[in-house]
Amino acid sequence: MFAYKPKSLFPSLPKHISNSLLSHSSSSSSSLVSALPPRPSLRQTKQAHAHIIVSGHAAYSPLLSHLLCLLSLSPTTPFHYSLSLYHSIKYPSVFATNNMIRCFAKSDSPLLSLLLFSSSILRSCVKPNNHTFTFLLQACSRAMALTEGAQVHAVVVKLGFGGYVFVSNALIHLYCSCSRIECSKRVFEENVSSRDVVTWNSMLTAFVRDEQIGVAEKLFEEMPARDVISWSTMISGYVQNGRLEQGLACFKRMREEGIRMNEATLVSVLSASAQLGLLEHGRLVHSLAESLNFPLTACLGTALIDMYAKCGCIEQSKLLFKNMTQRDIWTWNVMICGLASHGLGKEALALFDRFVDEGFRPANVTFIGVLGACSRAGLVTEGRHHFKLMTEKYGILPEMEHYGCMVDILGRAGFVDEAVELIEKMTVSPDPVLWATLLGACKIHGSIELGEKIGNKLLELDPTHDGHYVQLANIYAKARKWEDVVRVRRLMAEQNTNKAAGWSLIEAQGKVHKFVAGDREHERSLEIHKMLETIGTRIAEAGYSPNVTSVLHDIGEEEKENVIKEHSERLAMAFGLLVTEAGECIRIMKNLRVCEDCHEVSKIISKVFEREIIVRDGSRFHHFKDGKCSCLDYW
DNA sequence: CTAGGGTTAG
Repeated sequence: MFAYKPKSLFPSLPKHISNSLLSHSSSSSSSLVSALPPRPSLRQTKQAHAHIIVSGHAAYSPLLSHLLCLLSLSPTTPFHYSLSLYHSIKYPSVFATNNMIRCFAKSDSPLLSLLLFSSSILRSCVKPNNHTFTFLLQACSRAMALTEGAQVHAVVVKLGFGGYVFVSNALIHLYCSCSRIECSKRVFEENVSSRDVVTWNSMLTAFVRDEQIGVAEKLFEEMPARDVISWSTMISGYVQNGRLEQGLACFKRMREEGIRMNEATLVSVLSASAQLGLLEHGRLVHSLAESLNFPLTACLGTALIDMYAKCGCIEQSKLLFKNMTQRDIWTWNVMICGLASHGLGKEALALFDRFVDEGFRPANVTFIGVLGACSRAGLVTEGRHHFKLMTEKYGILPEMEHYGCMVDILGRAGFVDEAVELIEKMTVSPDPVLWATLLGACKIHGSIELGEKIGNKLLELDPTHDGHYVQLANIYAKARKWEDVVRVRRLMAEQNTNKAAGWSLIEAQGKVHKFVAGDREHERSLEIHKMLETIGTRIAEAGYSPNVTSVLHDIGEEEKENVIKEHSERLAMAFGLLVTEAGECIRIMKNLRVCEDCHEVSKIISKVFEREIIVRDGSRFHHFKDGKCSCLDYW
């Protein structure tokens, strides 16, 4: 269920991004945020408890039961306190017991509620009611305890509580939490007559979690009524399943239908904007949140930080982080990963230290950020140190991604043997991506023999991945073994590999423009190609000569130059220069990594056109400014 | 006298 899937830093973009995504009808501010019901704090409840004791009412159980009810509302209440209160009730009613069960259900040990149920209700004359089962099933869901949950289900049926809509909804939710979608569906179908919007939403969630988006869509359309949670579920369902533009389209439709959004909606939409790199869209959602007076919670703030970081505005992320009043572990992790993706290694490490100083315990994701920061900034000593810290001090078992970072850190810095050693010590079998990383290092450092070995191994493991062939051929080219270069190329041609199509994307004038290499489809294609000519002339004047080693085709040198001249990011850059004001920053998102030549050209363009150019490629950000790149050519 | 469903990071 939790199989490792190699994941690039940024997901691939769906084929067709609707250009209408960015156009939004401005809604009136009448759809305000729904206010949360006031809830007493633990401190206030304790004060009330003290009053009850002091005023001599401590033996009056209804009062204590109500107090317990208040405690059960807050998920942060330690259950020891609630339990002592519960024990002070001489003859607990089902009401009191239900509330104690709920306290357990919300605690870190939800299954204790089952113990209470069997010891207190089953063994006494107190009869359970529908509330009892709702809380018990909630506890089983939270614990993902299928066996226990099924047993409770049996009791529900036996005692005839299956017809209560709260109970059957809890059952649907339970089976969904335990990944038994078929069981959820069965309960759903058995309760045709007693369904409410929660029933439908729970079923919707089940399909979404099971990645049955088509079925979820159908259910969503069939629902007799949809509330904000139905919409949020659908939107987050799209986003979690990588259907980002559909998620945004659904959000748009939701707004058109006048449904008032809530924080969960915004967070999912921000995630989609972030993954797509749609800064303007993200900004729009941000201003929407502000105009609707959403409080800047840790969750919303984190989503915003992530959006700005992934859209290239790391300064904006830092500012938000600084100004936030509530931060949780997600906030820190997102900020650390954001700094890492921008190559700000030292800052990421400093933030990590602050994070630890403030008493947080780093999680494995934290270390992916930290090690990623080291790898992108070439911090070898720090990388080794933090890897050790992670495993030895925090006892975190390294995942494939951690190894990936380490192999990259060591390999690129020339410690190829140490990287091999690390791989050999791994407890899980290394992923092809890991070998590919090492292969890259071999190419840089001219380790021909090892590279040859790894390359051939990779061709076996992953014969349809064209990148491996390219890398191996590059290694042979570096060793001037031309026959081998030809052989590998021929092999690649025979294997019918999946060549990942490169694309670049730029947002301009309220639209998303996507380019592929050699693109002539754009409505302003003529002007763009004219601009490419201008760029060519001006960078040549600045002393540029093309580097075509990264082009692997059997074509002549002159043709190669033409190919790289029309790499998708060049087209996007030309278009950007065409449509933006002088001095304005140009932001480009692309799926693959930048080639060396395009990287060089971007640097020169930034200088001769006096533009800051920010490129997000498959693994990191490049900030080109005044002839230099923030990656310091280490990428 | 009590209740349920949706949210973010690699």
